Amino acid sequence: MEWKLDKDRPICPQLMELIVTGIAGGEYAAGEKLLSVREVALQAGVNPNTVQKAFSEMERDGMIFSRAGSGWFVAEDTGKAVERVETLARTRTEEYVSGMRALRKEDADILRMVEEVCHE
Amino acid sequence: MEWKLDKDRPICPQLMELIVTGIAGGEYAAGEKLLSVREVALQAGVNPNTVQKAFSEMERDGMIFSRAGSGWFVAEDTGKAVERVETLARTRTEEYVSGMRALRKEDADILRMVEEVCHE
DNA sequence: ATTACTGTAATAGTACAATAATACAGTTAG
DNA sequence: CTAACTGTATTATTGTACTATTACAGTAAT
Repeated sequence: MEWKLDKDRPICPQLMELIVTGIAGGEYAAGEKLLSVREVALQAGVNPNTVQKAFSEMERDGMIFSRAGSGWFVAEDTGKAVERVETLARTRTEEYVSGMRALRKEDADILRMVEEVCHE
Repeated sequence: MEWKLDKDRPICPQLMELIVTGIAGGEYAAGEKLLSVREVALQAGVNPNTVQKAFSEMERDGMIFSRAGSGWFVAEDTGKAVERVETLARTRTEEYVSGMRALRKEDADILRMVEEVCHE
């Protein structure tokens, strides 16, 4: 895992996104053990509390679970993670389009710009 | 002006974007007087200090200017505003695409999703 | 059992954006 | 001139995200 974080945005949701994408993408298998809170904090260069918070929120959503003293593990059902990634993609696209429209961009211009950026 | 603000994001840049888009879109003509700091704060439901900060930052970029005691006015050259809107659109598109790629989306999927959201 | 890991919790401190409340000075219309 | 508007500046307070540090208890390997 790369832990490529943007320092200018909240770290907690970024961590969550990296992990959920890893699960949905199959890099983390169901039931697999994750890195420890302290290890992630070390590798990502952030505070353990922030990692703990990210893990706890993902646990609340049923995507991972913890065994106290033992570690964090990927949930048996990875469906939640796949679903979450899809929702994220959809939400982000909607926000992007509405943001571009606020800039007075026509749909055709939006599509053209996305295409252009993709092909670079 | 609508002052449609998202309370979950920093207000200052949102105000700047609304104004710069208004200038670039021609709703505010070159040299035209803008609403006062206090009036914008009232209409938008935010603190005057935040409006003052937004105006000052736009002044630093040469898009508007102030005459102390008189008010704020659109700069004679609106090119800066047009340019800024283009940069915003471009940057936002790049961030969107790279964000979607982080979710393991192929270019074709990205384009398909944008198209779908546009046609709704 | 000891050791070294794990999760978990609590507290304090930092940084930032925004708010709140004033105050002061320049401009302009009456 | 005066009154009512302007921009501008200052100080204090709130809320939030993150950091820093420490502590405690569960787990597992030796």
